[in-house]
Amino acid sequence: MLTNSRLVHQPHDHGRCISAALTRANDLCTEKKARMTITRESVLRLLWQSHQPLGAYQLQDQLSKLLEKPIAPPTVYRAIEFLLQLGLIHRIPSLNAYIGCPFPNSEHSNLFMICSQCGSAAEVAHNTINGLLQSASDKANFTLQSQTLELFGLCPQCSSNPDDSEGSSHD
Amino acid sequence: MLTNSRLVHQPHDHGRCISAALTRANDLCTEKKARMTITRESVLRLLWQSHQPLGAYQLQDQLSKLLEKPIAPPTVYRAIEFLLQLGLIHRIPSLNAYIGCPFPNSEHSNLFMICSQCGSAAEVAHNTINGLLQSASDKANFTLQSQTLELFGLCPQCSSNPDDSEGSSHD
DNA sequence: AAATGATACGTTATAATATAACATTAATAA
DNA sequence: TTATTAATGTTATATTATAACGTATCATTT
Ligand SMILES: [Zn+2]
Ligand SMILES: [Zn+2]
Ligand SMILES: [Zn+2]
Ligand SMILES: [Zn+2]
Repeated sequence: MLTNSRLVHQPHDHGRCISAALTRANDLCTEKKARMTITRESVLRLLWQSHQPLGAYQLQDQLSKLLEKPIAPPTVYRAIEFLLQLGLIHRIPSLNAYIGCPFPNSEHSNLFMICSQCGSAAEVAHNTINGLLQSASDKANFTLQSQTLELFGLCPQCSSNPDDSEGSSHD
Repeated sequence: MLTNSRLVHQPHDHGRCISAALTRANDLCTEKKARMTITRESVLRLLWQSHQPLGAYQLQDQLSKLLEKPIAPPTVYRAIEFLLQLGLIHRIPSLNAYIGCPFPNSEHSNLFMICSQCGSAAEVAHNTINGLLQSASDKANFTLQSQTLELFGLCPQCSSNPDDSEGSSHD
């Protein structure tokens, strides 16, 4: 009923996060007959390097270093758009930033727990909340199509070390 | 348990919305010893002219017409910032737009039902959801501080007339 | 293999949203 | 009044995102 949140905000074998994400992505591309190009895979990889959402221009910087050539914004936004369409990443509106989805193809709450101190974000799926929002919509005669739920606060790590400096990511 | 949604998306005496909002705003300013200037009141009034969220540059246009003088972005953003601080308006992140709050000072869910067809947005308060999000946060050891919940879909009016053109606001 | 069509990427320019920095004016307090 | 604070004016610029058009790459058909 509540998935993924604990995992993200604790020390964990992050290499597995990355490789699992890339495997899922390749499978999905095969299934959908979409092409996983170098650009797209690199962007996905960068978004999985940590559990911190990255902005498009942060991605641009890191991508041009990684590919060792200049990359213009449209290239980044195209890769982002592609990954969004496939459900491999999400956009977090209040941050203007993007993050890898840990469970593409699954039932989604689009619920994010975002740490205001270290910047990490955990996506969480929560059936009860989906049901509640659906019934609230029904009551209001609102035809629910999609949702984005953002929670701001302190992640478990930062809750116990509230004096940590801003940048100190424990990822 | 579910407030305000029905009201917004149905034809209603909108003059009352505006005047009630301005009264509340003035009361709040008196209480908090804050100044409700012409600029600030005008922005609030513009945001209450409809239940459509407005962007900062839409506000700039309308404000300069209203005040009959050129208005630069910082002026608009300052008024927005002021009204946000007092809780008189909200920012809807996925729209980069602002909307008047129908119940400042009250318990908030920061839950918006946004019509993808006509663009109207209804703010809703929903205790059960707040409780659920709080307990989900607790379970994840996440110290919840604030939240923004955005639901996208069709408002009651647009659900019954799904062929209406984009711009046709029934406000 | 060559021709074709579709997809992805390169490149330049620009739109849309938001803020920094500092000068000026208006309101309040002393 | 003078000093002090708060609000606005003004100019410049940062940040995020997209439009438009050309070129290269990939896949399919001939
Ligand atoms: Zn997801
Ligand atoms: Zn944290
Ligand atoms: Zn509100
Ligand atoms: Zn509508």
